[in-house]
Amino acid sequence: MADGLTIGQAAAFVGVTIKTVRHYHRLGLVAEPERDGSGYRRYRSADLLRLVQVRTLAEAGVPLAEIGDLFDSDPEEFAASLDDVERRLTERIEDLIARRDTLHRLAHGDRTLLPDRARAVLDRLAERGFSPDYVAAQREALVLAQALVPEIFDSFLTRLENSLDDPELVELTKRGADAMSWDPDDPRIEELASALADKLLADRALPAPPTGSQSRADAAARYGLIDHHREDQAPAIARLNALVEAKLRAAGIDIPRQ
Amino acid sequence: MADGLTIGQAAAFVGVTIKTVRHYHRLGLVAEPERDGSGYRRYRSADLLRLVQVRTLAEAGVPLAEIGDLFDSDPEEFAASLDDVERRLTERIEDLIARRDTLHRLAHGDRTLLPDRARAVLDRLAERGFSPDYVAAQREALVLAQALVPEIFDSFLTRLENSLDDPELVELTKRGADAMSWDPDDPRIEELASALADKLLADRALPAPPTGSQSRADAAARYGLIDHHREDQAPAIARLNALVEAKLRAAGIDIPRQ
DNA sequence: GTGCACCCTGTCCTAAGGTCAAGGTCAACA
DNA sequence: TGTTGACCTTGACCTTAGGACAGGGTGCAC
Repeated sequence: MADGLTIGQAAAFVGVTIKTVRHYHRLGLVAEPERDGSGYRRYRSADLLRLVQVRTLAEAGVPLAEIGDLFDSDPEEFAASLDDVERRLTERIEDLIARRDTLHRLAHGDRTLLPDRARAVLDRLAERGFSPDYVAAQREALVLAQALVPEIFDSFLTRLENSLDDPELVELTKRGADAMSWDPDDPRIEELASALADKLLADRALPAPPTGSQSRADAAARYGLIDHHREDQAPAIARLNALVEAKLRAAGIDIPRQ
Repeated sequence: MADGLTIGQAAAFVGVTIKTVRHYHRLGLVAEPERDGSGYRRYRSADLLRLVQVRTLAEAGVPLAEIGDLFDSDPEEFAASLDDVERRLTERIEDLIARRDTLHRLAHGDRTLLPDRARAVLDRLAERGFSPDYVAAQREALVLAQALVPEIFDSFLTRLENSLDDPELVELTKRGADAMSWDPDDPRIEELASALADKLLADRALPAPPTGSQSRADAAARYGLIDHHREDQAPAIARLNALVEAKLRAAGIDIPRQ
């Protein structure tokens, strides 16, 4: 019997897998031991000691790529390196904790992560008799708005809230929601567009146009995306929106074209 | 200008990289949008919405492979899946915290993670005048013992402690340490082996032979490794050990052969 | 017509091993 | 003496969530 342990024995003694031992060899963390006549690796106590040391560092979360350098560094460098690793571990831990918290809100609150205020508005829309489909469309618009134009998300919400407090506007909006199923050539669309434009002009409750000259076009593009969301599914709504926009523009309101 | 955003605009609006968007396409998490005349992807609001939803889940730590299923699951399944992900995240967090604690001990205590009691024994060895090399060898033996035979680590330590309290044994051990530099044929080795064996037999302060018939051979192999650690670097020590073992065996002590 | 920014696809790379394949070796058992 | 099963060898491919790079096409402004 050649002396020294086989890789399986060595791995078992040290508490790692065979694959792990070979991995450490390939990375140069543990020198290859001598081979016996059949080419089997034979491990002696010095090899096991090294294996134990590498395993100890690896299990503590030190990246394998750094373990090699660690062995031939003096105690101050050694401690400094470990402090560095500890800092990185802490960052990862905090990142994971933040993710977990987000996940918790996602699982036990709203699947969309909308703030309470937005969810309240959507609930009120449903109570006021808007169709589930319309509420869903508004929810999607809010999700988009939150991600794409967070800076005006609040004013977006305020406009929705105010609309809900104005029975006349609620009526007009409901007819707009009905228009989803209309034919795009329906004459009622023209009529509804006029009524909506008049109402909006009377209230001056218009979306704040994006400010900031430099990113203006950019913000307009984002805003347009939200404004025209779902239009491709309801051509009548597209026509209604286009008509209302044209009328507002004719009245001197600055509405960016998509 | 074809309508819809380019991938760069879409990625910027949603807050991810272009590469990430393409990755989501390849995994089927976000359907490929239509292409324009040049083969460029053109994103519309529905695509952005989907992108926002995927990003929201991904940032919360949901594995990408599970996000696809999540979209077409009802609210209970949705919440259950997220709870599951949360549990896995918690496990990872706890694992990382444990690693960080280990790392902290490693950086600010002993590089070998030996318990205080072991470090105290090593300190006493150094104070008693044992050479740094001998102390290092003992440290290595302790590291090996802790990893390989944790069940008898305490008795191993106790034996070391008791040796330190016996001036006669300290003297003999010191001579043994000196033997590291002797020639393997040095006649003093035979003499020292006799003295050591006599002393050990008189004290009966012998290592507890491993018990448990089934794993006996296994434990003996582990123990032998520690016992013969560093022998290859000092043939004189190997001979000294072999002689002592032979004498003890001759006296009826059951010492497993390596 | 040239430069620059953007887009396309495809391939390789990450950390720490796991899994599978195809074949050689060892000890025990019939 | 042959065979079986456990163990060893190397090599190649797989995992996460994208990043880096190569080689080439497109759009727009000067």
